[in-house]
Amino acid sequence: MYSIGQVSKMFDLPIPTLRYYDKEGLFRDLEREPSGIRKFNDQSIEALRVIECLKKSGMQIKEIREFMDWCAQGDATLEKRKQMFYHQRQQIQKQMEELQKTLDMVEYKCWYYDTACEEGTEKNLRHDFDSRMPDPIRDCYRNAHR
Amino acid sequence: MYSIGQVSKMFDLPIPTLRYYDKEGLFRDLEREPSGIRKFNDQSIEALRVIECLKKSGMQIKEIREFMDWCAQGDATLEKRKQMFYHQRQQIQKQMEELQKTLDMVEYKCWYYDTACEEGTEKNLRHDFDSRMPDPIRDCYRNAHR
DNA sequence: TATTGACCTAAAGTTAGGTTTAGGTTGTAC
DNA sequence: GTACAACCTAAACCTAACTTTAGGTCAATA
Repeated sequence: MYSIGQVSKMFDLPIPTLRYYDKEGLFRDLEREPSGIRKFNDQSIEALRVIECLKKSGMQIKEIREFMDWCAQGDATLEKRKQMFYHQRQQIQKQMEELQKTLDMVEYKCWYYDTACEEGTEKNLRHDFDSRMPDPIRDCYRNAHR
Repeated sequence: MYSIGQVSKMFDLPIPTLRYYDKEGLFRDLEREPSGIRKFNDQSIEALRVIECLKKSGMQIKEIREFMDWCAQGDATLEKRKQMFYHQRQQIQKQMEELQKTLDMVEYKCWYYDTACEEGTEKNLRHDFDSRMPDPIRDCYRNAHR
């Protein structure tokens, strides 16, 4: 059993954020002491791990609540939950591809400014193409523009 | 020269968004017709490409404006701009590592629900460890928890 | 000449995900 | 018995990045 302060330190999340998650219905099983103080158990901790994971994968709070509702409904929703994680996996893979394209573009800009700094001016450089551009950078640049 | 409507279609961005970017000072060189209508040239188009790239890499509008200011100041700011792209490259690499950890966690959950769906119940599974868990998945799970 | 479509502005509204504030309770330490 | 830390609530506030609204200009077309 953990207090909200302990959980806050464990996950490096502000206490009001944990209370906000609770208010949004993200902890289905959270118990309280008679005085009203929250008691986080191992299930709540696992829930929080999943919450952080789903948030990082781009899900909204209300979607995460829906998932938590499914969990509370037991084995009948197993297939739904599986499909959700398959879908999230695909979403993350898409994000990684997008991020790779962005990185390609940034690599190109690093090359551009490397060259410009060496020359002391960008007057002799173009933003779209330069014959001195190394092949991999050129490919990246094309790639980043779809 | 392109009208705001043409640029909107080229980049698949709503017209009000382009006007908003303009108001925020992201197009330093944007010309206008005497009647006040915006004329986007090739420089504005390249600026928009950079804006999209920097946004995707996690930069805020006001930071992008600052970069655009540097561009307008000419060769004196080349080194600054180079450093900025180096920094953005590092940021993106960090994001990709984070995303990989998230993907690892999601892979683990996919395995978890695959197994649970096969058995028809999650009663015999734990959220933290299962002896049937394949090694790579177990490594991923550990990894995703730092 | 009237209508249409593409543009313009300023200002108000929206959304998600928190964060802050103000005021109150509880349980232990001196 | 009082001071303190750690908890509680409801409600107001905040921020970024748009989006919507309301009202207006302008040039070409029917």
